[in-house]
Amino acid sequence: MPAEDPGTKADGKPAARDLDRGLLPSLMGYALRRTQSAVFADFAATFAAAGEALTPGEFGLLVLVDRNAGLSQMALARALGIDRSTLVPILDRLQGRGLLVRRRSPTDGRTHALALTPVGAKALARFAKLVRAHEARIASALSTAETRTLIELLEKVRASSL
Amino acid sequence: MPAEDPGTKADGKPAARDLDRGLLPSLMGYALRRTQSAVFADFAATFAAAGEALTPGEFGLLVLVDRNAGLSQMALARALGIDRSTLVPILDRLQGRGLLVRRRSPTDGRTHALALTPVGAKALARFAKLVRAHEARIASALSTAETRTLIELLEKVRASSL
DNA sequence: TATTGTTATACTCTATAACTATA
DNA sequence: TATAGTTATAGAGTATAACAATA
Repeated sequence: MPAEDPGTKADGKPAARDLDRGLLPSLMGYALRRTQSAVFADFAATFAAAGEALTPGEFGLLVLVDRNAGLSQMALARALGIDRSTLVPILDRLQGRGLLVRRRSPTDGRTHALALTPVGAKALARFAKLVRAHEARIASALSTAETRTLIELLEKVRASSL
Repeated sequence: MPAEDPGTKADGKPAARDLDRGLLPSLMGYALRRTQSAVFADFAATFAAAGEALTPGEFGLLVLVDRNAGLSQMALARALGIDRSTLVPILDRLQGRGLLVRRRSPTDGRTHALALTPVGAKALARFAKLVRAHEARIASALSTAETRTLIELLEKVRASSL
């Protein structure tokens, strides 16, 4: 994902003055989108620099499967807030990379019991280290208290928007 | 986009206990993504309820064009942080809806001067009202001071992630 | 040569609808 | 009947590469 324009460029030209953003800077939704985009970019850069490839969504999925081994695709889709059909190609890819497996549930023939492979578990440990480094970087401009406050306020907004 | 699972459901069943999310709740990136998703859903619902169709990105684009009439597609793409080729189909759609026009720049034959149509300007006024209602709703769980703090912290994070 | 806008192409995320196997 | 997973399909957002027009 793209970084935002850094404003005035350092070349010789008239340097295309910053655009007028009107009311946008006062909108929480706008701040949320722009910050999310920058954070996503840092996440991608962190993983690319380490020679790994993973999206934030894939990381969240792997953590969920790791901590809830045996869960069904429906349960996972619900936890992720996506449709069950959306989940299929995502699992295909992760399974294709050897990170997780779909096993037949012994108790309900309709469902798959999801689990990380040993390779997936090892990879997740590496990924978690990278995520911690990424988190430290994006929070580097905030104090510990500010970081905690930010997460709390975000959660408050999310919880009230159900 | 989809609302997250509301946790324990209100039906009669065993009610599939909440999943273990491991370290995810302590991650700023995770909170950001989930909150953004909920806020996006509220934005969409607000517009749908009013019989309008617009995404947050389209709203931001229209505001930028409104406040910077005559700007080029390159300048707009840079301001939005997207590739110029990505912008083309987005402008096609908005132009197809009669909200904006591409005019030939008189000074530089390579560029298009973008501007809202009268219809687009009127629509933007309606949209802005809806956005204000949406913003009030998503901030309803926060005090005025908290809302200001949230936006400030988000901006701090974004500005440091350039 | 360099820049702007466009097209062609390719992924990914997202959804709805319909199919299948199972319950 | 109802549920789980899959497939088919479609739309939006994102990108890179190549091309035409213009500078």
